Amino acid sequence: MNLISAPDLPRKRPAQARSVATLEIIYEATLQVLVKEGPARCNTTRVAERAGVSVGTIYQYYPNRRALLAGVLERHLESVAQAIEQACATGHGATTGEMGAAIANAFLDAKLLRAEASRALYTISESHGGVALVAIARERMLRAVCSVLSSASDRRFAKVETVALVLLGAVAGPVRELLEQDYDDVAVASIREQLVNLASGYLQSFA
Amino acid sequence: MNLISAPDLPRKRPAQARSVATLEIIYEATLQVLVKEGPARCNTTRVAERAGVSVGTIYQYYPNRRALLAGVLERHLESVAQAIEQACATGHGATTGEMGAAIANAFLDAKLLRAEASRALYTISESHGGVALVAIARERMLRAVCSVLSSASDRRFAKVETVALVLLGAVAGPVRELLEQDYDDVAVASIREQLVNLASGYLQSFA
Amino acid sequence: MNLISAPDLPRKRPAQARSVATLEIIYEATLQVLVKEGPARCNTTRVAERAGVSVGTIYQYYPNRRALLAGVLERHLESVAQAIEQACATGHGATTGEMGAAIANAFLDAKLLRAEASRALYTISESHGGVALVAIARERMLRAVCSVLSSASDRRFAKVETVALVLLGAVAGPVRELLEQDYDDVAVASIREQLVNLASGYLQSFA
Amino acid sequence: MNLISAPDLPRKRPAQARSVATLEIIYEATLQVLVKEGPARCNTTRVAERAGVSVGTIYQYYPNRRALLAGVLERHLESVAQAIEQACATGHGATTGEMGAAIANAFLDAKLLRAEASRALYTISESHGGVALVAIARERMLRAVCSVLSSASDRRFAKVETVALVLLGAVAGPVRELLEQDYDDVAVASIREQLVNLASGYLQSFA
DNA sequence: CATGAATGAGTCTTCATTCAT
DNA sequence: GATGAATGAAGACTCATTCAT
Repeated sequence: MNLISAPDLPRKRPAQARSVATLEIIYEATLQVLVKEGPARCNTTRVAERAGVSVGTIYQYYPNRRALLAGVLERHLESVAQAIEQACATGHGATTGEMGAAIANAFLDAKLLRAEASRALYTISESHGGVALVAIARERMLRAVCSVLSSASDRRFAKVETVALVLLGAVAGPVRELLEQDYDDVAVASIREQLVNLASGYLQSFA
Repeated sequence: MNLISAPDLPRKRPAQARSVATLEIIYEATLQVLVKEGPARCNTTRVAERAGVSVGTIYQYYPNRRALLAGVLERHLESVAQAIEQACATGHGATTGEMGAAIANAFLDAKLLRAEASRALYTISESHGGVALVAIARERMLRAVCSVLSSASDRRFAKVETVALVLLGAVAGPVRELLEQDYDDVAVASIREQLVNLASGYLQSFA
Repeated sequence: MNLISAPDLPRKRPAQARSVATLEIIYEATLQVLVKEGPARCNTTRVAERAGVSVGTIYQYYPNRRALLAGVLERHLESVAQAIEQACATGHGATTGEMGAAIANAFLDAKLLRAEASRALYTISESHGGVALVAIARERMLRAVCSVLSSASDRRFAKVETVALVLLGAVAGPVRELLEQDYDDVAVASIREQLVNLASGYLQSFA
Repeated sequence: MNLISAPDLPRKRPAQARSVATLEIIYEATLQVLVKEGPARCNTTRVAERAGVSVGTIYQYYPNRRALLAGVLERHLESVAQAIEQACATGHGATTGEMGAAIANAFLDAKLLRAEASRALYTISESHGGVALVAIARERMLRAVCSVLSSASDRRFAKVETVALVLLGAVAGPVRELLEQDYDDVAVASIREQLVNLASGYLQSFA
């Protein structure tokens, strides 16, 4: 919960160019350590080593370890949420079939963009503080989905909120399964096809 | 894979009556600590304290902390997998609409049976050892779903495996979202309705 | 030091036949665990397991773990000391050359009889209590060697005690090296030859 | 063999001046605890206490307890090996009698230099990791002894390796006995005399 | 500002020993 | 006598965090 409160967010808004670069380096290092070593072994020392900075430097930008991980997760969730918002914005006024397809594809693409990182970040989202960040991102996405659904040219939804929740969850579930297993391009294509079917079909099932 | 082999399974097949009781006490204590304190604070000391036994006793039954958590997760997954298998066995020969409803309901019920525990166990599923256990349980469920889908009276599926995977994921996703948020009976009823729509609709969308 | 005091010696002088057998089984089990697992992992549980008895039973015969290990070491030292005493008794009145050869051979044979065990027991002899037991056995052997040296038909020794000490040490040193390395029969034969040369030569070097 | 490779060697090549001092302090503390408390009670806590640092600091320099003890043993063995190499280098071309005396004296002196430490380190030499280090040091010393023996002005040796092995063992044995017992300067002088006799006599016994 | 050595609380894990059955 | 479940003190090791340089 407190992962998102003031003391856990970046300590300084980077004013100088060097700061931005360092922050970026730390971000990448964290992701890499997370992917290579897992969340348990992703500690400040290892991140600092991989980033090529000292632990002290990390503490210049983040007040503690949780903030560091929260920051990384937040950034990832941000990109996914943006992708969904983008898809929703573009799809305004379209048919529900098009909306379902657009949302499914956008979500899948956003997660696959950095598949390994996405997978590694599942472990963070489940730890105490992550849940809150995920909830915030979900709220954003739900709002976008609700908005686009309400603009559908071919359907009306009685309980848009519930429909949006189920739609997003129904897309997120298989994607999670996909990422947690070994998969190849063929598997991805198959899943994508079914995912689009699933989403479009669901939305079109309303009278 | 090897996380679920010998070293992570219970160390001792309880011979005396006392052992069985102790094992059960440890199991319950672990769940409780997991729910109340979260996975990070669910350590051997706390479990032992809550169980009213000494740490040593835990190690009589589990080779290490991971095995303890894995054991709890395994038992949970077992119950969910059984619920799905049960639903699939019962639904043989039915229509795809009935199947989708049955699977969605079975899954939701199994997870809601011990909702708090289910929620807490998501965190373990993401830790390294958990992923393997989840994969095994998923495999079991996929087999059952594939089997029942192939027996549908009203549809044929070209790629049953993919359909089963997407179906299960599509059900699991919203359920996870549900459990990770505050919810009441009304919300559950709404979600359940949509979940049934989603599953049935998806299956019926095939020619 | 206190390994040899009263409370650390076998708790009961076995009166019944069964007791003797159990004691023997425990002895063998301890040696085997010591050889296979090393001194650090040679604990009461493992010894009991291998012996096919319960831990409790071990405590019927030994007051604690140290006494158990001390007992095993003692028995080994006893056999070596006896071998030396035997050789010395037989060699009374012989020439120093014969004596040196006899002692070197007796020592080597005694250690090689159960080479693996001998090697494993070095680790115990070095732990606190073992040193005292070794000292006692050494004392016995020194007495025997002093006695036989004094009976030599061809030499007189001014400081028999020192000569005996050096002689025994000079034999024990290479034997220890031999046991701590990989060796084959050829190596043993070579060492034996040189050991005899060394011992005989040393004794004959006195005017 | 692999006990002396990376994982058991110092973790950090000290970069700052403070590090060097700390490493030295830890080394001395380990020796002192070893001497005063014995190897069994020479644990990280006690070493840290005596060194006046925290346990964490020890782990900055050594990956684990064994490496710590191995490091201390290694340094000791290094000094002994150097002493022997020095003696051998100096003795090139001398007579076998001189060589024997030089080696015996060098070994005895090296061990007596820090007698208490030498004695304490015998216990480490027998623990698993120690054996490998001892083997390496022995190899070094054997090479030096072989080399010098081959240069003897008065003798030729058929199997120099075996002779060297027996010679070193024959010197090491009595020295070990000496250190493991109470002794005074007189005893040392006596032993030294006999040790020289032993070594010289042995080498001169070859045709 | 950056560094990285030092800290020490917190965990996991082992194992000698006891004692109710 | 024998058993083996339970105990809990002790020890190894980690890692977030601080602060002197």
